[in-house]
Amino acid sequence: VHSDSAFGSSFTADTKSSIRKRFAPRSGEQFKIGPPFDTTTLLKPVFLGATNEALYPILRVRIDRGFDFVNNEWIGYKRNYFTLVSTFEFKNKGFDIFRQETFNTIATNNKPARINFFAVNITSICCDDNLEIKLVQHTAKREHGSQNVPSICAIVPGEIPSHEIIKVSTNIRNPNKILQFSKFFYLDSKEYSKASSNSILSTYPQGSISTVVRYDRMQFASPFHHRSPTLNNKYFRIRIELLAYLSDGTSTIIAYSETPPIIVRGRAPSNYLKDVVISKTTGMTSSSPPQS
DNA sequence: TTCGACACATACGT
DNA sequence: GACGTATGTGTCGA
Repeated sequence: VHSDSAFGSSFTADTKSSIRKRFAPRSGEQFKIGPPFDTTTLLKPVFLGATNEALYPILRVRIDRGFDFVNNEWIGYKRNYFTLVSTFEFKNKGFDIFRQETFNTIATNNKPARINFFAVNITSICCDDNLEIKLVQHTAKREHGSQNVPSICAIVPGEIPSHEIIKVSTNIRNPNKILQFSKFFYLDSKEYSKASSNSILSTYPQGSISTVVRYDRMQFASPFHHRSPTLNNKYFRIRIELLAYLSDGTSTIIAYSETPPIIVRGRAPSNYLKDVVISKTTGMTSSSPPQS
């Protein structure tokens, strides 16, 4: 098997040669499902307010752009975007409990604490030292726009839209289309009217409530080192956290789910050797200029 | 080496 | 089909 260690997230392996094939920046082929997330790790108990019944959150997460599975490893590129969507549910429970119930957890003082709302956060961890690696989120304007810390997003249980929905709903501007796709990401307003006035829904932040968090145009922040001192690849994990915001204004991490170790290639020219662009219009390929 | 900045190319949405 | 946009990556120079 030839080495295709130089294949990047926008590349597809060519097993017949050592030349990698690259899709154009705006090609739909840039969308592909990334590394799977492991089963949810519970950090804090969650109880129904009325009955104290224990609940078990399950985080649903999918990466839809930015990672390739090559030679048994998940590889992303620091210069390229990745896209991630996430939601959660409670095991064996429907949405009804959000319309009718309140939720508690155990605060740091060991006393029950009322949960006002749940939220999702994204972070990354270096496998060597378990330290956090910062992520940034760009706008579509990239360097001409703002660069933000990815936001913590209040959320209620929902269903992750299909990979295809994520692909076709990216970079939509037409207001009618935006409206059409909003049902995949936001709670229908009918759900509010059906809700009990003292359910957890009434303590969510004002405004539309997300059923799915979408992290678009994500990148690993610089600077960080891509290689360990031994020059081996460094490994990272992307982690999604489920947070509970409590009635006293504090928040606590209830649970998390994360990827297996992934490699994030840096900007070194050696990571971009020998590539061939596939043109959709001409079907021809063109080589990049020789590296010196 | 690494980075920010700018440049180019090309498929996408309208 | 024209036009503006979004994004992978080539390149320069600190």
